[in-house]
Amino acid sequence: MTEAPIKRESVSDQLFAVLRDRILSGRLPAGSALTAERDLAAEFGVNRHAVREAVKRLQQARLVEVSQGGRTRVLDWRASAGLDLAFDVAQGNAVFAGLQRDAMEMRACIGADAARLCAERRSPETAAAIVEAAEAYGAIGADLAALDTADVALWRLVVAGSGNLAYLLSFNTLVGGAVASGEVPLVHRTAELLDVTIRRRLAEHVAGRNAPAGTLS
Amino acid sequence: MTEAPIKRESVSDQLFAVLRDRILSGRLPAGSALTAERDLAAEFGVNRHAVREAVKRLQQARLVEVSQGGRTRVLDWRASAGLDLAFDVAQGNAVFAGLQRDAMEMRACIGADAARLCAERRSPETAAAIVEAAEAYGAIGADLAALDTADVALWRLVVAGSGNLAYLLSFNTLVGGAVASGEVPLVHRTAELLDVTIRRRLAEHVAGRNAPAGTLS
DNA sequence: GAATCCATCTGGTCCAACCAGTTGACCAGT
DNA sequence: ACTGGTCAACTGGTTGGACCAGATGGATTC
Repeated sequence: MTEAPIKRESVSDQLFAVLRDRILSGRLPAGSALTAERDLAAEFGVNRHAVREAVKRLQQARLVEVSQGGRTRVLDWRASAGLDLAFDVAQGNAVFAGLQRDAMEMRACIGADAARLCAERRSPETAAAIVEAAEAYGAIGADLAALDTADVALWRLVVAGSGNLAYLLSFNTLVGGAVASGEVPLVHRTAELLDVTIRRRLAEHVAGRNAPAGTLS
Repeated sequence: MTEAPIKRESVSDQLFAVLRDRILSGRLPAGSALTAERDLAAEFGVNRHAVREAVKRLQQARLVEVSQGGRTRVLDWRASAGLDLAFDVAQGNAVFAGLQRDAMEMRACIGADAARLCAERRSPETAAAIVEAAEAYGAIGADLAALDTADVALWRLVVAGSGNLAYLLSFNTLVGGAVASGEVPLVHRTAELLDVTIRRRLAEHVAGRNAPAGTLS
């Protein structure tokens, strides 16, 4: 198995995670003011620059609003945060309990539309690559991890072939990070992953420019 | 009109934008090493801390990979970056020329599925709020900007009511930032925005738990 | 030629100070 | 009593320099 690489989480990364979870859990409600940078630095016993890097990331995640001179205020993440927020949230986060299911639901929705668009817009090379990927999928066997990897690779071709950049970027988030790697995600998808036929049909659809059947994974 | 607030872009924000565009434009190809922080600081005449904040954001956007001791390497953003990347890209960015169209396409796709799910899972309160929002929409008139705002508000209720957090977070990105505010976006949607009936039908669908007609904006 | 060592490069963290806006209490004038 | 301006004390933004920690690659050694 792949050796889990030693992860030395930097101070600012840890701080970011702590503050993010405080906001997501509601302990820091929307509209409230974040503790001042200097005070946070003192509270956690770290340098102010580390705090600033963490806050900068909170700002990019649109969890807080920063204004020079004024206080940093907490935003309503349900109304402002983006999909990337789900990329590396901790598994134990209560708010994100159903996130795994949501992500699969979204993959199915986007996948179906991407397949439709890909059938319209794909190049001959893309079609060939998708057919090849579908064939490679059928040759794997019963290795769930390998099937999952191949599934992502196949769908990546389809999503990229759709020509829709928004789909592609969303797909990256949905198949990467913590969203895609739950505790025991693959065993729940055994039946679906072992279905080679559905991938073959997908490839035929795209290659033949057919309208999607609507039952694409 | 809303007075455009004076924006003082911080050094690290500017630097982030510059480096991001260098990567997106391909001038910094995937796999290449980013200039060292100290050198970047010298090159732009800023302090290294500002550089670090910018790099930290690049890292969060999954545009680069940072490793202590080693060099910071540029990632293939097409394979790693998330949807949030599209939130505030500059309008002139060539790679993102069709992004506006892509975003609308994705809004339609997610909106349709969210409407389906919302009809299944919505609470009575949500249904009432959606009906009310649809009625309010019809009372606006021909003010395109107001219609757009009301459209977003209506759809937000539907997407939130779907119970799918991934949809909600994606929706936030798609309707916020630069993706949603192109140069002349609204005039291209005049006919669609003036169509009140389609919103009424949407509200009826959700309220009546009907299956979606498939023609929902 | 292969393994080892170490100067030197990289990012990570810290301290201390100052600049630049915002806030709010205080005070003068009406 | 109300309005307006002033200013001290916050807040975030930026800078400089120093040092720690991990990775790298060439020189050294076997």
